[in-house]
Amino acid sequence: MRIGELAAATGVEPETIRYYEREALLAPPQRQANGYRDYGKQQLERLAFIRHCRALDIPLADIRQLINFLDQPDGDCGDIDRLIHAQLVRVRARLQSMRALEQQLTELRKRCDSRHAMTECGILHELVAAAHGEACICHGEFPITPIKP
Amino acid sequence: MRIGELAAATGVEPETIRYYEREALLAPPQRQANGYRDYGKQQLERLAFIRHCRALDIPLADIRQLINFLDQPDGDCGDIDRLIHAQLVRVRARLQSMRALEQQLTELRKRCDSRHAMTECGILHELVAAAHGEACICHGEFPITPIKP
DNA sequence: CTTGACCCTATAGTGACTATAAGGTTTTAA
DNA sequence: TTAAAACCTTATAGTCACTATAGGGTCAAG
Repeated sequence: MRIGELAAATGVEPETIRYYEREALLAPPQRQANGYRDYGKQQLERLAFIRHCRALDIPLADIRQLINFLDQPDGDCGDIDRLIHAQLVRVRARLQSMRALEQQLTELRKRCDSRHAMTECGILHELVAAAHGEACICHGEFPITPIKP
Repeated sequence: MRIGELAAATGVEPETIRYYEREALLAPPQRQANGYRDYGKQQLERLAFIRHCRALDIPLADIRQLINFLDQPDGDCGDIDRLIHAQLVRVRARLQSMRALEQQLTELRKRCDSRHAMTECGILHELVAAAHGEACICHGEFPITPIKP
């Protein structure tokens, strides 16, 4: 299987496949006589595994870990659980802040329900008010807060 | 006001302030005799405005736009509304996929409620099953799907 | 007079790709 | 048969919004 076929089979761009190889998530494949990469079914499954993990937003470094776990089948399963749990914690934190964000933007948008001149735009007004240190619909009494990672 | 004071006043790191200047979100400030940046109240408010927008996860390019709008007060307010709306659409899309993600990870974690050997770990099992193209708790019948941006 | 806290610029690193340049090979169509 | 297109190769740079580092200059306190 050439890289393009693998790409078509998995929905992963050839560039990305080569990137995974550079990042040591995929082993360097065999080469055809002309130097083209030659993949087998095993490689396809590994790539599918990676993509499945990525669909769960698991970072590449963690996927590398999971692959290591796969290769040593007598290890402790607790490591895997911890890894997935950590991911869940990350996702929940992000979810929290996204929910707040949606609220804030929805509120903000209500401030400008029809066309005004810029100077009378409720949205811009709110944004500027916040910049003056006033309480705002978005962030209450303390408008300027450090952004969480 | 020196850059450190501005940083303390806004909770933005000096590095980040200099970065905003390079990115033309903040005008180059006056300089003291020794070459140190010298900020006034206006600059502080502009920085607060930027941070407030960033707290709403608005990209720097869009903030540049908003600043342009601020500087021409006779423009059309509809542009602002469109910009905020676009941001809301982005946030909602991301929120959707984060919700799904939480579900999937929660389900996945249920597969391994106690300590097993690696080979019997339900989590790893599910992940590998998906890689084989089987239906999975995470993604149903079509486990490998392109990731949305 | 030296230590430490600031400030300056320029450059590189982060994560997970994505795009480009500059070339080689293979397949397809005229 | 030949020429174009569609593929492959490597290496390098760009994306976003910072963050960190290197290598220096300035300034007040002890």
